[in-house]
Amino acid sequence: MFFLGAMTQPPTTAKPGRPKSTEKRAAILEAASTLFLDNGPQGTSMDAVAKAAGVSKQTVYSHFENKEALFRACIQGKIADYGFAEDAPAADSDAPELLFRLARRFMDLICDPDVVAMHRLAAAEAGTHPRIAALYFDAGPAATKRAVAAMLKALVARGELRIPDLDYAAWQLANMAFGEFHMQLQFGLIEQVPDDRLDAHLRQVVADFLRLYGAGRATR
Amino acid sequence: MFFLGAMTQPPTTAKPGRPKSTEKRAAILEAASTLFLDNGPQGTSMDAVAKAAGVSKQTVYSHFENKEALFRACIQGKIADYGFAEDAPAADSDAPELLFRLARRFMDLICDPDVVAMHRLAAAEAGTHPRIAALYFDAGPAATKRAVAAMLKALVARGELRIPDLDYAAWQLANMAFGEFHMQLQFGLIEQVPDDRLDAHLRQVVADFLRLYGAGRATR
DNA sequence: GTCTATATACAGATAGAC
DNA sequence: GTCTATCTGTATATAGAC
Repeated sequence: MFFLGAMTQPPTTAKPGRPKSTEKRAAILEAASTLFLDNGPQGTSMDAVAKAAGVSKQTVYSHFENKEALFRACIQGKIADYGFAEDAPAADSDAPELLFRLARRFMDLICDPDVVAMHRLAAAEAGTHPRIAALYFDAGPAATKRAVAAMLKALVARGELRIPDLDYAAWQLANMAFGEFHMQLQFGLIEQVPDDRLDAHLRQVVADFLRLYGAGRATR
Repeated sequence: MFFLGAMTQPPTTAKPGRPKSTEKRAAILEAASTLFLDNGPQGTSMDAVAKAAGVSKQTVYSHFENKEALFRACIQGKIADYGFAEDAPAADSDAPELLFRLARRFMDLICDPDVVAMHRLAAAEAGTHPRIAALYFDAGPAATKRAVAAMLKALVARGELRIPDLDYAAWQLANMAFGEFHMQLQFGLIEQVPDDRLDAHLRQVVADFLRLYGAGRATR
């Protein structure tokens, strides 16, 4: 899978004499993450977080200095979960199959409800939380682009593709893969994309991409 | 230009003996629209609207039943401004030039700060205001797709393109035109796209699109 | 560390004078 | 129709008991 391990634990900042309840901290983070993703920071009250986590409000404030700190901890934890791993091309697969699997893998990520919510949230809060938007962009779309570019580079090295501009081609492949689905998901017009429709779409996208960059074609 | 005429006036629902102050209503709508777009409905207080419009809060409530009604009026007014007009292909221009101008026109719209804000807002509110998200999608992205598809259809009729699936190709052109810029705008990583970079990008996009669909190429 | 109870601020919405 | 002053709920954050 491509969801890297979670990190609900704080990075060992725990002071000597303050073990606190790790379970409650985790419960707060999980409850708050869901609420923040669904309703945004302004649509989420600390009362609601406490109630959803099954603890008192004061306990929430005992673990997190204020709402802002809790929000940042939640979002950064979520973002860390969304890493898109780069993947070396399997030696026994050719470019069409490798590109299809790459595209499918990243569309599965993009279509995940949590990621859809995170995408919306990062954009909506770009004005008030620029660092969070930048963090998400780097861990999400930009990481995806890097993984795509790495795969393309390997396929160029194997002589299966000819690509004058790797970054341009990587964005191009990703954007083509979006099709009409990405926006429809963003605006809540569909809940998910049927597997067979997605596969058919991505097959066509890969075919088009290979027409542009497949080795043996006319140079650009 | 492609911004259709505004419609800050209510659709003649004015009852006989209640002229009210049209200027104040317009001022409220304008101030509220800016605030809503920048800070979202939850980040915008009626006090702030009243202050920004230079009227009292009660005057705001005199013109709009409540915050929800004001929000909807603002957003629907804004959306009505964003229409993307379909455009018949000029007889004296060929496909490359027509497609470039179309792409440029729609990227200018997409990159407009107001439209960026509207896009973010519609996605963020998809859960709580599904009708607004759908309205924006239809007037924005979907209308753009329709305009692109219409242009493509005309160019097919003129024998300059061969396109098996108009809808797929229209989304493809639009998504390719986005490049890396659309997301960077959405997440506030750039304020605007330099004219020359955008032009160079779109020239390449059109060239790629024509390699896929230009008449005289191999059929798919 | 965790709870109940509370201080303080500000939100949406309304009352009543002009 | 528009204003100032006000009601009422709920938000963040804290105090103090156990």
